[in-house]
Amino acid sequence: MTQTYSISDLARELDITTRAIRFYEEQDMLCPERRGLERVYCAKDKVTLKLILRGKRIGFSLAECKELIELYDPGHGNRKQLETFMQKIAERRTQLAQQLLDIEQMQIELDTAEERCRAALAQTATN
Amino acid sequence: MTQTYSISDLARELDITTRAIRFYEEQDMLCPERRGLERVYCAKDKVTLKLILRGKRIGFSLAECKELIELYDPGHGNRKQLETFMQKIAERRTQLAQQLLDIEQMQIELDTAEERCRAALAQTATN
DNA sequence: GCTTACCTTTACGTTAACGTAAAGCAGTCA
DNA sequence: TGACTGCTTTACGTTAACGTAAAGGTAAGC
Repeated sequence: MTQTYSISDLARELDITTRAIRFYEEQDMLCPERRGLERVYCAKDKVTLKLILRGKRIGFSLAECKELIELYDPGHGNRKQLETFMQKIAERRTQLAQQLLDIEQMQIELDTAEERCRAALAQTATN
Repeated sequence: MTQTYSISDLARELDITTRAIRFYEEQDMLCPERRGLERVYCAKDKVTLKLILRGKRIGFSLAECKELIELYDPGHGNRKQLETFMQKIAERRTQLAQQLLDIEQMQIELDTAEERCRAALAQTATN
C-alpha cells in the first residue's frame, strides 16, 4: 500500500498553499498522477516538495531548486550530461560552503548586537 | 585620514551596480555624505553594503537586511525597543540555525547525487 | 571648444513567485 | 434538493529588487 496524498493534504502538512503546489507543477518540478482531474501525489512528490522548501529557506530560486531535483535523478544521461551534472554539483558545493561562512559571520554579528543591546539595557535600567 | 569612496569605487570593489547602491539608499539602508550632488561613502557604508550582500547570499530579503543593520546599532533605543531588538535577534538565531541544518542536509544530498552520477558514468564508460 | 568619463535625477520596464478572484464540476450531508 | 466542501482551470494582480533609458551637470584632457 503506497501512501498517496491530495493537494490539500500536502498543503496542510508542509504549510504551503495549494496555489504554490500547482505553480511548482507548472514549472515542471512536479508531475503528479491524476484520478480524473484530481491530482494524486505520492511519497516521491512529497520529497520533491520538501527539497523545494529547503532550497527556498536558504535562498535558492525555484530555477535552482529545479536543477537540484534534476541532479538528484541522473538516470537518463549520456556521458556529456553526466559531466555537466558533476560540474553543477561542484558549483553548488562551493555555494553552500560560502553560505556556511556567511551564516557563521552573521551569528558572530548577532553576538555583538546582543552584547550591545545588553549594555544599552544596563544603561537604561533605571527607567 | 578617513578613507572615502565614490559610488563606482564601491560598485567595482563589491561587484554590484551603482543602481543597486542607489536603490539601497532609497530604502534607507544607506545615507552617504554629499559633496555637492556627488555621493561620498565612508568605511561604515562599505560595511553596511557587505552586510547587505552577505544577507542576500543566504536568502534574506532587503527588509530583513535592513532590520539587521538597525539591530547592529541600538544606541537610540528605550527599554521597550531594546527588548524588541533582543527578541528579533533571537528569531534570527533560530532562522540561522535552521539554515545550517538545511545546508547540511543539502550537502548530504549532493553526496548522494554525486555518487549516483559516478555510478551512471561507470555504466556508460564504454560510450 | 569638444569629447570622454563620471556623476546626478526621474521614470518606466522586467522577472520571479506566487495571490486572488471567477466560474464551474463531483461527492456528501441534512 | 440544496448547501457545503474540495477539487479543477483560466487569468489578471501584486511585490521585491533592481534594469534600463532619458536628459542633463561637471571636471579632465586634447
